[in-house]
Amino acid sequence: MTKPRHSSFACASGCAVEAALSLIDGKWKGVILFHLLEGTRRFNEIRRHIPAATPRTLTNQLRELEMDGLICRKVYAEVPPKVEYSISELGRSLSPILLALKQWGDDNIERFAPPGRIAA
Amino acid sequence: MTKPRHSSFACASGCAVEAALSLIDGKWKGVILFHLLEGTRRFNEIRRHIPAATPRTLTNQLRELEMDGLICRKVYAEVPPKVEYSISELGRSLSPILLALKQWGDDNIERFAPPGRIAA
DNA sequence: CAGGATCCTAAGAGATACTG
DNA sequence: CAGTATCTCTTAGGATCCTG
Repeated sequence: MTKPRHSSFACASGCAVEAALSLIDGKWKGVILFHLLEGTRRFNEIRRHIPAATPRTLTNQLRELEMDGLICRKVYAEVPPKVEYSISELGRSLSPILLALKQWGDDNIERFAPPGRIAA
Repeated sequence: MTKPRHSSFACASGCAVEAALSLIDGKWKGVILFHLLEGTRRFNEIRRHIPAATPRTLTNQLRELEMDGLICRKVYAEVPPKVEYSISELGRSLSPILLALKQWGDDNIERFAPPGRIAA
């Protein structure tokens, strides 16, 4: 998880898609990015938003996002520890994608909604 | 790979994103969808477009896309066998996302391009 | 508070060979 | 032509416990 995650994109058209996709591909990256679009968050704030993710997983996702330059991690070298995550310029440039994704999801949520939910 | 791939989306905002993401998440789904946006393709045509994917993998991805209703698989029960894949209405509704993805990828390709390529 | 260390499993995906 | 069938490997991500 600390290797070159998007190796060789020396290919044709579709690969730009895959490249972009590889950045937000990760079980929780979409949600994380989405929450960070709304503002700076601390580690445990994000955890609270995504209770299903373990701290380890969350850390991994955050580190990958950071490595990809999509988010910024600001450490306050004080006690008690304080770390703030915020979206970077590059990360914010993904917002059209994120929004398109959310839009589509909202429009089609009934399709994959578990029966019993969304009793529309 | 024949299980409910997007289990419970009974959560809040970000989950619509994850839901949409889960449909195009798969090493080659983006590319496949992209090629199919341009027109109907036969199995080996797709293979030729994506030489790096093995037939098994390709089949799996195609099946998942089909199960998710994003593409249509039309079998001509004749010899020699002929199978055509085309994008469905639902699949086509993803095009804003795909295009946003590609747009972003094109705009930022230099960032993750392997040094030596795109000697800009 | 914000992780790190370890262990574990489930699934995605590649290689290779075979078939209706 | 359009896949199947195995087999194996890698990796994402979860569980649990520990620490600066």
